Amino acid sequence: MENLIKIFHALSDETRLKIIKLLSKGELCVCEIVSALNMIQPKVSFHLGVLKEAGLLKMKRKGKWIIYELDDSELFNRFLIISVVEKISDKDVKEELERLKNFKKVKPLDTIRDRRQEEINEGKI
Amino acid sequence: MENLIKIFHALSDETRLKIIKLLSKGELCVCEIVSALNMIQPKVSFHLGVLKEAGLLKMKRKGKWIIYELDDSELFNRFLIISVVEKISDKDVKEELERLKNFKKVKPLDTIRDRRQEEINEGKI
DNA sequence: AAAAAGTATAAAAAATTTTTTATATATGTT
DNA sequence: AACATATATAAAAAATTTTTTATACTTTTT
Repeated sequence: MENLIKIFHALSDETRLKIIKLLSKGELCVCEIVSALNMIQPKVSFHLGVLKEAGLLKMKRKGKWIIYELDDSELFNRFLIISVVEKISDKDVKEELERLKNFKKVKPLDTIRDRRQEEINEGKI
Repeated sequence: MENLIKIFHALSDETRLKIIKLLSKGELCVCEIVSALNMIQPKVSFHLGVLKEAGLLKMKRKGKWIIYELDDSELFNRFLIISVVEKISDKDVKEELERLKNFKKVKPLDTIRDRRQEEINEGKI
């Protein structure tokens, strides 16, 4: 019951729903989410933490980045994630997607990232 | 999106989940819910209001009582209600069910209620 | 080895939600 | 008509959550 409340609570916030919608298009590092949402980093980290605690996200380290992605391994959470993604239109995150697109262009992680280290670190944390 | 948040928020509270679980066994008037939860009436009314606003409950007047029941006419809400009811065990509302049972025995609405008026008022409010 | 970049976390401040207390309203009872 | 019962609602108080600000920790870059 406590867990159920935690999940619903995690989903009862606009910022967090937007994060889920953004992550439905693929994994993102914190700085990309920060940029997309146009919010300060500790605020985004806070919301990522809430979603993580609810079991809706998982994270991994890649070099100096920490990458978040949706965790739909639990059937119920999976259903909720699918519902959220379906119910939130791209229009609702139009600006976020634009900022994200631009950020990825201006600052593509791939070009900066040391690919060898990446493989080594993959799966850690 | 706002609506979605409202629904999840309504579900992110122990008292409200208990109310849903109780109502899954059948409609109840406010005083019965108050008794089952062992809470003061304005508090219960507040939570009923939150659930109502989210579209998870409907109400009708019967004489001097106001009866609440689950509203599963919306498919998504229906799924959520079913999930909640399934995920919350009877154990989680053991005491509530006992108090409710006793209240219904001590104070059965049926014996007090004017059945003719009841029919007339049905559906109003 | 310093400096920089990315992220988490703690503490304080701000905002929101919940709870309580008091009161109003509607219906039924005497 | 006065009183009692059932419920809603407004206002104040209390509690919780979110946001901000400051700082610490990792990893990478120079």
